[in-house]
Amino acid sequence: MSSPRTAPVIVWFRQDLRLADNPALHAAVESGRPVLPVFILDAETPGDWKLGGAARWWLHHSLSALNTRLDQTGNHLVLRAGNSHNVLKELIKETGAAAVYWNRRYESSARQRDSDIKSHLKEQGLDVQSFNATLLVEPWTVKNKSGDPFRVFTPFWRSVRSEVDPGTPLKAPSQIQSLDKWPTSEELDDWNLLPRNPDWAKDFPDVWTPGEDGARQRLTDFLEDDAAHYAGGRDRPDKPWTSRLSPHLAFGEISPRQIVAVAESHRETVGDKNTEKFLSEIGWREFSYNLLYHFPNFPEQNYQDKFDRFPWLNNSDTLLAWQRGQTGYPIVDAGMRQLWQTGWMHNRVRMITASFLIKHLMTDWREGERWFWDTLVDADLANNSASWQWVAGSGADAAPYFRIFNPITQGEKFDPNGEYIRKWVPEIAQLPNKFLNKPWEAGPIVLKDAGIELGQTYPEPIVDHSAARERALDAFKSLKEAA
DNA sequence: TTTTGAGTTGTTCGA
DNA sequence: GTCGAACAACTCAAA
Repeated sequence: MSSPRTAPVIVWFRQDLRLADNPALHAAVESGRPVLPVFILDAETPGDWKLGGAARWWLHHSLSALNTRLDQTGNHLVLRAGNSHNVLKELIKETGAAAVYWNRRYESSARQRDSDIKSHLKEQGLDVQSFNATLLVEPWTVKNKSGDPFRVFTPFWRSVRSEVDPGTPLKAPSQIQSLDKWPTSEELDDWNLLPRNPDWAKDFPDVWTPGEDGARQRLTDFLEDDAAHYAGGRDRPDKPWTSRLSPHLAFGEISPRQIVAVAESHRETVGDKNTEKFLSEIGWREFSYNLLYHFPNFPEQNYQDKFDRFPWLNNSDTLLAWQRGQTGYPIVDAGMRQLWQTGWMHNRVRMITASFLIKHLMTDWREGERWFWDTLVDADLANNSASWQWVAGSGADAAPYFRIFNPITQGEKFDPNGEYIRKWVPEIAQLPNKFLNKPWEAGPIVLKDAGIELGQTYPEPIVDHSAARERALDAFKSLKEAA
């Protein structure tokens, strides 16, 4: 059974909100059929992590940008909300579509849903194809010499680097054939993805430009201005020396293959060491997806099940203080406020704040994972869960239980002039550097001069570092003894 | 086959 | 002030 050439191809956009290097879109254009691009807002897939607040803001603007790009090709985006399978069936009925193409996802719930949809549509005689737009290597293609998935990053990445050629990115189509009769689209504004009352995202546009063009600009700005500092400078939250590509990657506005290609073209000016370090961060994302694919419960369950016995305190008051940036530890509070105000936090500070929640406050890592999921514009299930399990020590690598970040010395080391803390915790900005990371050690005169009343204008530390450290070490030791 | 060394991100203590 | 040791435990690949 063959359909007439006028029967359209549906391109189901998901986390691949770009025209360039988009294999599903590319194949649809190559088919010579009219192309129907659709995005489905699906809140009904069982087991899905529902989009967080900050990610909804990003999605709104990213969809708007995608629609603008599609307009430039003579096409446009159809928006529908509902159960993905039902929406696709309706669109097929309305348009007589003969094919459905999409780029693969790797979360357990999405895989289950997609494979159900694929088999049902194929039974109906449709041409259904899925592609890889998201990863340099899909998880089932990388195995160690015993034929098992890698559980340690370095051998994983060495294997990928030596055996995988990422290939040349696909060009964005300049023309995309449109349908004669267009199906109705819902209005983006009606989806209410943007926050109102209050509009806590009002400052986000100062920091972010969602969309494919913004992503490409961010990458070239980074490689031209900042990447030469990367190997050492990526740990400095007071400097703009990280790529800040994470939200663009999370929504697929740029592909890792594009990033590798552009990074390689800047290798000479950026330097080998900085380039390799940057590419290895792309590698960590690949590794996280590898873990998520092979261990589908990674976002919900301790990878090492002995952590099921960990004596979490789960105190809701200290959790709230952490979320609000009111722990009394300036580097922790600075990070949590940067997150709240911009939807993003510097990677070094993510580690410090995560370690503080898990180890100093003895709070289950899943509480932190959930908060980050809701507040990060770059929320990515694979990266978020792998990183939280890494800090907790419950993850795939044998993390030393004694790795407990000292929030005072970490601040002094990585924000040496206090610029990061002063920006995000302005109420203590007048403190001299000597006390900036430990206001409780400043005497009454110093505090008064700085306009600080501890416990009033800025909190006393909610736990004592040394005592909290000992408490955490004991708790981790108890896991070992009980085993 | 067995052994061995290395592995993103740290801290503290004592010499 | 600087420096090395100690703090466990598991994966992976090379020897």
